[in-house]
Amino acid sequence: MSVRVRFAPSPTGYLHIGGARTALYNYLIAKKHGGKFIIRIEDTDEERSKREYEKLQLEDLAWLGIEHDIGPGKEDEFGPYRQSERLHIYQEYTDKLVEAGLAFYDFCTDEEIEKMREMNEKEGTSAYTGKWREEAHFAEAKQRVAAGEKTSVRFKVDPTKAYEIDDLVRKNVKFPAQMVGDFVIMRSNGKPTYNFCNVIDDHLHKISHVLRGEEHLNNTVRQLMIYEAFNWEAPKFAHLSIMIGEDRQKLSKRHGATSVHLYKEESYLPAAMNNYLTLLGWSHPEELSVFTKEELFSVFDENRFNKSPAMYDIEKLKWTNGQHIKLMSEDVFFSYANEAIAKDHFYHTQSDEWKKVCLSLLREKINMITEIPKLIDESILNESFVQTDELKDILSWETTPAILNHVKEELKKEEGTHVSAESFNSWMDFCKKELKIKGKPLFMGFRGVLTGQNHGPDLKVLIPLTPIEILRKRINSL
RNA sequence: GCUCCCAUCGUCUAGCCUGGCCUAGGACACCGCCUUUUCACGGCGGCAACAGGGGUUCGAAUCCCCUUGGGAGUACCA
Repeated sequence: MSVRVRFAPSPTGYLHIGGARTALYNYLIAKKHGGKFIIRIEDTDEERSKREYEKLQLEDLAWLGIEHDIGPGKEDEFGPYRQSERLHIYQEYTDKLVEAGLAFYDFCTDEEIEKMREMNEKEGTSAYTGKWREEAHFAEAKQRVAAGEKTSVRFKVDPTKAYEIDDLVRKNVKFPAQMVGDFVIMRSNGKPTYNFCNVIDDHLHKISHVLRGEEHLNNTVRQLMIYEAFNWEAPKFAHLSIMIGEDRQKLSKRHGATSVHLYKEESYLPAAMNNYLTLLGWSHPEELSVFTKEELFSVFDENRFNKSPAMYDIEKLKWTNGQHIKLMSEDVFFSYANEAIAKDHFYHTQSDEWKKVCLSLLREKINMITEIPKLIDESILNESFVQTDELKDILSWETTPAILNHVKEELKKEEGTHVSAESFNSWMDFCKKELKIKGKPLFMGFRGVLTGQNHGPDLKVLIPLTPIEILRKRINSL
């Protein structure tokens, strides 16, 4: 059987990082087995679904490089792949179920249903107790439907049955049928519900493996009932561990940045995002923690999913991002940085030569490209010193005043916009040879006097990058 | 409440299926040392976990049961 997997987002918001991981795993499974990765849009909730979100989610997926083989606009013979375009199909299958006596029209009022719900909550049950399930009322129901009355359709659950799946992640899982009552498969507005159309589509779209979040595990029993009713073979399931926040609750908006587009805006590397997300619920057979998704094509393995929830840790994501920054070629990094640094930043007023030197200086210090402008502001553009304890300490050394004086004099003599690397070296040479200052007092003295800090990028590169005016201002403020 | 799922360092995890190689390995974070005439990078090292209790077994992180804890679902959302 050929492998066909799908990612089935609801276009009700931006792409969530949990969704991105699910999509990635599906994509990877398809790549591993030479199968097809399908996108199906589940837009049956007409109030919340927006076409705009579909577009945005697809864009985010494209940014991650998770391209689908089949989906809306890329149809094959089993399409269409947008549920709103398949409504007639769901109606057809609903009718079949009703005909066969496996589903029934339900005319219960909202009040009656509410009462049922309350009862069930009290009793710890989930049974439908309305009268419409009974054969005796079917003729009446049929008449009312024929007369054009709107109604919902419920699936008739046989509470004596039990179902089980052989989940790729969780192995054998058993569900008693009583855990659910007769559930709605078709709403009174003519739209199908998730548990129904999802099954119809997975079957008709020839889906071989369903990889989805663990929050769907309990839904599986309802879906199994539908497969059984139609005598269809269910696909292979894999219920992936959920992603949780620091409070160990399912990751959601209140945990902060959970939308993929936010990471795109912050110039995270898609490769890093994929890398990190892959490791949240899956482990590399060689325990590698840095890799590209292409390197996973052959090595990805559906037997290495982890069952327990994974906490989303942005610090590790950042570290992963830093690893991928170090992996980039110089040219790619250069254009990436030019793209990511705000257009109005000082950086863009400098020569290409300056930019290249600056970038190679700062690259190894960062995990995020957005740290570059920040570092430039802090170490190149800051004009006055903050009298920190560290700075006071350096200034209190007996060797420092001599360095300060020498630098001050040299700075007066300098012409041009920047100090050349040669000049800077000669300053240091002078202090070393004539003033006999070396090692830490030498370097830290220069660093303190010229940058006001006790740490930062390599001085010999940093100082020639700093506009001479700024160096003068700094030194004069001392 | 009911149903289902989960349980190894603070975090991501390896090991579990197919008990012994586990004195429990790796990674992030943190700390220390080395290197660098400064800072960082890097290298080396340290801290730190099998939730608890019962079994089974010569032997249990690994298999079974219970307890506890956590999570998900319980919609005419998906």
